[in-house]
Amino acid sequence: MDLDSTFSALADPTRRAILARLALGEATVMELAKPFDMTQPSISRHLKVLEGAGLIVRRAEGTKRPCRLAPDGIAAIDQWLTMLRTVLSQNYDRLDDVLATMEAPEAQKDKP
Amino acid sequence: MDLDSTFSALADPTRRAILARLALGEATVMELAKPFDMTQPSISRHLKVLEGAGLIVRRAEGTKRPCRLAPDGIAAIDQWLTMLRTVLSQNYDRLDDVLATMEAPEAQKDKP
DNA sequence: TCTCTATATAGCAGATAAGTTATATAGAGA
DNA sequence: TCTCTATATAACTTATCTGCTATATAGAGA
Repeated sequence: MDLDSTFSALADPTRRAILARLALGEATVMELAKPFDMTQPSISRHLKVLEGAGLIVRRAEGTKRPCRLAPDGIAAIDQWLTMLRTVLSQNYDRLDDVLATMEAPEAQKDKP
Repeated sequence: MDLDSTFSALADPTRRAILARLALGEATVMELAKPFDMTQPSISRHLKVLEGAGLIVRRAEGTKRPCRLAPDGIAAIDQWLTMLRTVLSQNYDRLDDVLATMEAPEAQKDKP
């Protein structure tokens, strides 16, 4: 539910790749570490970050710690984005007003 | 298009608040700075980050620099999330298999 | 031109992040 | 029990972030 840590966790390409990998199914730490050309402790910490952000969950299976995605984390971001998207689309309704206000001719990129 | 900077930009509560504020319509730097109990230079830098992430655009109007949201930035995140969500939902289809694999009794939270 | 307002930039301090190596823990199996 | 494998933790380095203050720039208006 903490958007700070959630977005922050997603800001790292390695962590996004880990999530993408986990989207294909459960994986252990070693399995996750393999494709990343990075030491195991580094991956372990990335996983800790992802877990802290509520994006993955871990279980214990003997000496292994398989990880999988936690759908709730995705839902949290989704919710915030939906909020922003909603207000944005409401804005589109008054886009004409906005454009009317934009009379300054310079520094305009997308004026048709 | 750079997910690193986009997610990173969203990881800060002040910046998310700025975006929420901008969702209501254009605002100048001073207008944005006002509610945040933060100095103007700090806000300026936050805006620079948001602009760099492609989340806002700015124009010049005299001495003012009104900002507004850049829908494309939102779209980029949306796209990535949709990808993840899609694979996730595909995963749900084989949820039974996954649950069958999860035989270790400890550290299970969500087993019904 | 002088001055005021709006914004940007520079430079600094403290906090946080990401990677590394070395080491600890803990379960499996001989 | 001894050892191997899987993972976690600690300590350290380097880089980046965030806030601040002080200062520069640039347009508006008298």
